[in-house]
This record gives sequence, C-alpha cells and structure tokens, in this order.
Amino acid sequence: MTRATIKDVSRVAGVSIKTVSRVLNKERYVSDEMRQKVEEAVARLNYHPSLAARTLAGKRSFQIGLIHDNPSPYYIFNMQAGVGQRCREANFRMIIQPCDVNSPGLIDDIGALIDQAQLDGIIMTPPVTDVGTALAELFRRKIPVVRVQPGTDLTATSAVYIDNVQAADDMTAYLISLGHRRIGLVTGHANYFASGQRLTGYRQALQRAGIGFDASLVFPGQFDFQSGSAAAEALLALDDPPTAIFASSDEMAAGVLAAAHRMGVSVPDQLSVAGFDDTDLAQVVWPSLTTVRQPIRDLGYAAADLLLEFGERIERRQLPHELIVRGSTAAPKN
Amino acid sequence: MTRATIKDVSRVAGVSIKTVSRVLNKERYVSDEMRQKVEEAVARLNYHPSLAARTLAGKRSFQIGLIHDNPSPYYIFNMQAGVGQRCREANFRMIIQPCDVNSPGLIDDIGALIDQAQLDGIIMTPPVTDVGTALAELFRRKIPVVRVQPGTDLTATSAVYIDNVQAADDMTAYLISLGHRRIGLVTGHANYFASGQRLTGYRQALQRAGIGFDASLVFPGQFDFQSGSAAAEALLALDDPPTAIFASSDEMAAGVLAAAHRMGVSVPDQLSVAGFDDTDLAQVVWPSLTTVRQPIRDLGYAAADLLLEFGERIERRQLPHELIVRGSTAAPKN
DNA sequence: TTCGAGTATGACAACGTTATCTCATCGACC
DNA sequence: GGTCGATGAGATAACGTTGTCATACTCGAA
Repeated sequence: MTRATIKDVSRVAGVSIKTVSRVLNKERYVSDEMRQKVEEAVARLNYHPSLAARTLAGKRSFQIGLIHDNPSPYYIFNMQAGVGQRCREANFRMIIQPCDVNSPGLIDDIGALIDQAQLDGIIMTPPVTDVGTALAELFRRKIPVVRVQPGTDLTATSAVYIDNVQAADDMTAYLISLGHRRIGLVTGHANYFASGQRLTGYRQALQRAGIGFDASLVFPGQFDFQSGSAAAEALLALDDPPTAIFASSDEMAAGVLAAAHRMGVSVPDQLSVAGFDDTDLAQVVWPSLTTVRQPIRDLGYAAADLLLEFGERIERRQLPHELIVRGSTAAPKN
Repeated sequence: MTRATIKDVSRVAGVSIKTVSRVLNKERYVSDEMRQKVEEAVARLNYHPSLAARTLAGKRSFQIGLIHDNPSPYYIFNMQAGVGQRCREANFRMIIQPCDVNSPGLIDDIGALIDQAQLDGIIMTPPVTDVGTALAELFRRKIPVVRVQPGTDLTATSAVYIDNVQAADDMTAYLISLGHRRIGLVTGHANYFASGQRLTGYRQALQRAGIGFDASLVFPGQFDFQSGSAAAEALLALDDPPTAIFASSDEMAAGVLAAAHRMGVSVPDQLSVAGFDDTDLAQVVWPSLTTVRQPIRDLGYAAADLLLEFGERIERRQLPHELIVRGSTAAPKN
C-alpha cells in the first residue's frame, strides 16, 4: 500500500487534478457539488498532500522557523508551545533552529535554513532578535519576520512584547507599598534589552515614591541561579543591606533564596524576594515567589499569528503582564 | 537576486547536473577533478539544495520527527537539544510534534505528519512510546522508529534507555548506607513504565539489605510538584514516619522539600530527600537535591544516532545513569 | 441578439532535484 | 585481441503538486 496522490483523488472523485487542488487550497470558483465530491474522495482515501511537492510547485512551504539562542528550558518550551499551537491551527509546520549568537557561522546557518526549507516566515526570540547582521540577512531575503521582545530597530519588523518598563515599575511599586525603602535589584544579562528596560522601570518607581537611587543596590546578573546567589551575598553584606531584593528572573530569585537560606536570613521575615517571569520554578521553590507573570506561551502564539495573518506587513502587539503575589514578599519588620 | 539552483552550479562548474548531484550526495564514481570543480562552484554561488525538490525526487526527506506528550519543559528541552545536535551534524531537520496520548485523533495526526512530510524516521518519548495503536500505525507505514525508554514491546523497535531498576536500587542503597531504615517512596505517574521499574529497584535494594517492605511507605505520585507535596504530608503524618523520602522525580522532591519547610521539618537534619532526573531544578531548590542523573540530552543524541546510522535495523543502546549527592541527604539523627 | 464580465473547469508546463538508463573509457584477463 | 568488469559522465524521465492559459457556460445589459 502506497500513499495516495492527488491523481488518485481526482480519479475517485471523477474530476480533474486541478479541481482537487482548488478545493484543497480553498480557491474561488469551485461549485459545491465539486467540492463535496472531492472532499469525499479525500476522506475515503485518507489523502494528505505532499508538502514537498506543494513547496516545490508553489510559492509557499507551509513551514515557519523559530530561531532562538536562549538557555532557559521553560522559556523555550512555552514559546514553542504557543507557536506550535498556532501552527497546528493553520496546518503549518514549525522548524526549530537553535543557534549561537556568538558563532561566526550564524548568518550562514540562517541563510541555509531559509534556502533549504524555503520558509514562509521566521520568528526570533531574544537575544538573537537584536543581532544586526542576522536581521540584515533576513531583510535581504525579503522573508517575513516577527520578533519577540526586540530591543533595537523596533519598527523594522513585526513584533510582540510586554511592557518591561511598566512591569518592573509595578513590582518595585508593590515592594514600596509594603513599606520597603531599600530595594536591591539584580539585573539581567547585558545582551538582553529587557534587562535595561527593567532597570528603567525600577528607577521610575523609586523616583515616583521619592526614594533616592542608590547604585550600590544594583547588582549585575546573568539571569541564572549562580549570579542570583552571588548578588544576594554581595547585597546582604552591605553595611546597610536591602530589606527586599528584586531579581530580574525567577532563576536569579531562586539563587537569592538559596543564599538567604545559607546565610540564615529568613524569607520573607527578614528579606523579601521577588522574581520575574513566573516560570514553573516560582512555585517550586520555598517560599514560592512573588513575581511578574510574562505570558510566554501567548507571546509565541501571537508571534505565529502575526506571521500567518499579515505576512510581510509590519504589525505590533503588546501583551499584558501580571503581578503575582506569593509567599516570598512581606512588609519589612523593624 | 534569486536562489541558485543545481543548474546554475552545473553551468558554472562546466559539468552536467547529474554530476553535481553526485558530488552533493557523495556517490561513488566521481573523479577528484570533477568533485573539486563542483565544490568550488557551490561555494561561489553559496548554493543550498532545495529540500523540497530532494524530497520529491528522492526517497529521503532529510527530516525526522520527534513525537512527545510530556509536560516537563526540562525533559523536552534537553531531548530536543540532543536530537537537534545529531541532526545538525547530519544536516537533517527535526520536526517537533507535541501530541496528546488521550486524544482520539492521535493516530491520524501521526499518520498525517508522516504522509505530509515524508519523514525518514520517528523518535518517540514516554509515554507515547507505549501506545499500541500508535506503534501499529508506524509499523504499517514501515517507518524507522526509535523509542526512548519504552515500557512495552521492547524488541519491536530500536530503543535507548537507562536502567531504571538499577538507578532506583542505587539511590535506595545509598540512603540505606547512610543509616536510613524507613525510606518513603513517591512513585511516578502510572502511565510511565519507569515508575514501576523504579519501585522494583527500591524493593530490590531493601530486600538485599534485609529491610522489610512496608507498603504504607509507598505513595503514588504524578511526577509533579503537587503530588510530591501531598505525598510528603501523608508520609510525615504516619505514626512511624520515614527518615528519608525518595521521590521518583526532582519536581516531586521539590514538593517534598516545600512540605517539609511548611511543617517545620528541617532537611537534611530531620529528613533526607532524594529526587530523580537531575533537572535544573535539583540545584535551584534549597537544599540542593541528591538525585539520579538521567542523561536526557545524551538519550536524545543516541536516539537520533540510531535512526540515522541504522535506519530500520533494530538496535538498542543503554546509557549510564549517575548518583549525584548534594545537600538534601544525610545520616539520620537519633 | 450580442457582448462582456464573472464563474467554473481542465490541459499542460513548470518547480529543482534524484533515479534510471545509456554510453565511453580504461585495464586486466584468458 | 577481444571480452568483461570497474569507473566516470551525461540525457532524460520521473516525483506530486501549483501556476498559467485556454475553454465553456451563465447572466444581465446594450
């Protein structure tokens, strides 16, 4: 038993090959009678069109690429889930391309991917979003691109994002509302523009509350557990240590928690800890993390949606974030 | 500027199309002189063959599918990383197909995937590995299959796996060696054969040490945080509670930790906790988890390797696990 | 009645590769 | 010196779709 082809379908339905193709592609000018005959035949033969043949003959490949260089399993998993769901709805396929922003072969890899697979579009996640040479290569090939949370050339491509400044502002304001005055900030990796945006939001909230900015309370991190731990140790060793630490990722927040545990500082009694992302992690550490929920899955879905709905046309979509309060924050005890 | 085709290459190299094809596919009977001319032309034109055309004309598609129904981001991320790496080495593409083992459309989805994309092979992860109807569909299509950690029909397809029985035995024996006599076990989801295997290993180690099996110390979990928490609460409420709890996943172990924190039971002083998998999680909770490292990424790499190297031929590969001792276990204090 | 615009269908080429078949050359062997 | 197998190269037909063009029918307006 070999695969059914469009020819088989046309024979069974008693129509021409082209008519079958028309029905499959939902083209205009097909009578209901024809459509029904074809659909019956398709169902009876359990026919599935060959993607390779469609790609070769047509101008579309029904495939989009997801390019990422992001070490966070949680982020990637959810991004894929969102993109994947939208793809399934449109009967598209998703090709995953991990890459390395520091690799000299980056441009060639992306070019080869597009050439070989004839992708209909590309979704990029940070930090690849902001690699100028990669972007240039994509423009050169005139392929539709949607970027998730881009930091540069904001209007150059379609994009989906959350308002990082506002999100960091919200969290900082929340900590201030609890009564905290000295709030430590662990920033993210410098490659990510979100890191800077979150710093901006933090300063913005402080200023509004009339609290002076103290640079010694800001510690550079890398989004990972280790740097969160290191940051906490440094911040808690200050002469006048913070009563709360806001880490720019849940993973760093977990590092802060671990350091606090090690140093015998109880959370949230002696120290409030806040994260960012609301990954699975946030509910798995103890105490569970107060954090900002970033709708990663929805961002992926929206990115794929922009690609499929609008193609080359540049569109932007901002998604809402949400402050999630859990057990790691409380009013300072003095 | 349009894409270069094999025709362009043949013109530039001054040879026939077929000769270019021969070089590209590393076929025999090509002189060094020809090969060199072709390679130069390929490089000069930055030519990448069209996957669609190759798939249509040839018998191979240079694509393999990864089918999974697994809610763990960490597991999926690492599995993909391993499979993806092997694919890149062979210049293959990986198509991800999340699915739902309980969906009635499962078989059709898999069939459609294979028909449409003409996949060269399939990799499955638990628990889809053991869905008989899905397996039957794959056999019907005579497509090479590699299963990761299959539980049933062990010799029906190629497979990669670790020795779950031995791994659980190792961990249990380690806890016994610390001096524990009452060791709780939180099992995994019943859908996963690994759950039963780990129970077997646990009993095996107890028996060897001459410790009677106590069914009240075994609590059924679902591999997730919640069930770990619930299990710990139940186990610690026993009249004669365990001094150590071995959870069949890190996530459940994290749940155990959280429950212990809540109940004021200090780890590892009053309770030792052990996990399984060595996910990122293990080092991010406090105290960090003693666990069994499962080389997920390597399993993915090996699975892809079997597919690409052996195709339909059935091969099996067992990978080593490793006991990782961290801060969550210690000798019981009496 | 005739014409044109819109609707509905089919014949056939094209897409860019690989597979198959053919042909030519070169040594080695009887 | 002819025959045969191994080697090297090309011409041409697939592969299963979509795009383009041609054709025929229908309906309302000139």
